[in-house]
Amino acid sequence: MQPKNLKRLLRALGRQGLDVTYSDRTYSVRLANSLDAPVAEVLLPEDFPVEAKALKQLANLASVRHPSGGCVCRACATPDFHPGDAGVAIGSVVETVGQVIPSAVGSDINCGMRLHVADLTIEEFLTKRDQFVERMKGDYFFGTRDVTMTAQAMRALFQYGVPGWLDAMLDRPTGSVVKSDLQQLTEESERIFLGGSMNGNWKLAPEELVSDVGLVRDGGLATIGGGNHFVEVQRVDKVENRTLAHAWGVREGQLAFMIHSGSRNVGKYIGGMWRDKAKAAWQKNLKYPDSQIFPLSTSSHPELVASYLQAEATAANYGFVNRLLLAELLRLRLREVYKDVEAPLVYDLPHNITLPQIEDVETSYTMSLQSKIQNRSTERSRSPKSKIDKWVTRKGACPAYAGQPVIIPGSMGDYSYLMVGRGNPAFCNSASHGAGRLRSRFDLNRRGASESEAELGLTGVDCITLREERRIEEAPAAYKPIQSVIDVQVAAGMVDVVARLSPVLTFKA
DNA sequence: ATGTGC
Repeated sequence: MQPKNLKRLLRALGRQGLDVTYSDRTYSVRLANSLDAPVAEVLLPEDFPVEAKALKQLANLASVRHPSGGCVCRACATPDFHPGDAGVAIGSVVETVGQVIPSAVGSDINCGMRLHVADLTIEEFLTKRDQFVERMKGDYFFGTRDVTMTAQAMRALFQYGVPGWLDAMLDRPTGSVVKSDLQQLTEESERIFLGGSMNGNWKLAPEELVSDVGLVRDGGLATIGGGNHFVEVQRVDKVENRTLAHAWGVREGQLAFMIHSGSRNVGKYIGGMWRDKAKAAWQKNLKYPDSQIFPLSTSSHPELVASYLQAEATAANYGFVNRLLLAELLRLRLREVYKDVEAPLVYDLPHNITLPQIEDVETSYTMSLQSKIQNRSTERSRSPKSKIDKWVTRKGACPAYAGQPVIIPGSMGDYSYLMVGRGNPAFCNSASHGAGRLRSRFDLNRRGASESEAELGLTGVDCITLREERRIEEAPAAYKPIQSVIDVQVAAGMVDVVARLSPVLTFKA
């Protein structure tokens, strides 16, 4: 099925020097009259046409070229692709050489997913559901959470992410974390992508990167955030790959907790600041690109690129700890209400982040990817000649390297999936970060209120929120059915299913 | 994405 406006769109892209062909659910974008490989591939689920605006945004992104050198070597879009409001579509992945593009990550730096399982049946859970929900509402909505910490811990959090923050906490535990098993948290950091740390060769202090937003006035730590962010209680509904599920500690019938959140105001601050800085760094005598997407060049402005990557890392580190604390609060309340229930981490991974490009994809899901990147960073700092200057930037797309766990949520009325990456380089070793929006929030707000619960897909959905409009905006009818998005990615060799999870109740801020 | 805004 092709979109109605495809011809018009192709003409518009043709005027920009781009050819688009459509075959087997994939749109291939090429430079006109060129025999080069496509600059962008877009994979779409069956029966869902591409949005012209999103395709235009991807073509723009794939064409970003810093005049001082720098290019895009590959771009693609995952099947939850939809237009973004900063000129970059959600579901875009871009591989660059000689340049990094701050707005290709955007403001929601290290937005990502986290999954825990717990040895508790749904029946046991439901017996004390109300008591549990009241405690979580306190923590997530009414500010009863206690995440106070020393200035030293806060600094370590920004600079070194989970491991550095844990060291500071082991030194002097504060707040809710006092009741946590810090040793368990340390061991679990191996199940976080990159070990929960984007530490590089720090040249700037956190104060210079996050200003007083994070260091002094931050009140966002351990909060869910708005939009599509959530914390959901689920049930492991069906295991498809017994070997991997067993290795990852996942069994049918277990209760599960899925978290979707990011770096809150810290990412917003840093993302916005660097979108502006990249624009300000554009050569004064040159016209702005029509796309308004501004890259930073590693050859002409290496110090600016380094500062940006450090700033992004600072927000990313905050995002890792934010998800950890959201989970830790849940784990604490679970122990209080249900006694001695363990809820181990399955995996935590970002879907909005810039990473050095990894050539081979033999990465297991544990620390090997982290050590590869760190080894590269060490090489880089030791020998300027072997400088890595190839980057992959994902905005609303998961890394899906071979053997690595991937978490793909559906709407609050649909299944979510624990997957394993297969490392498909044609799709930049990536996978979708969700089902993808089908109807805008505006549309849902305007018309949704007049639609029935059944029409909105809300029948049987247990959504815990203080805002009725959020329940409508995020209703299952706002999203594509997850199955089609999963199927097309399995068929394309990007991921395989490990387990299917069904929703029990969803917290939405 | 953002204690939002058509």
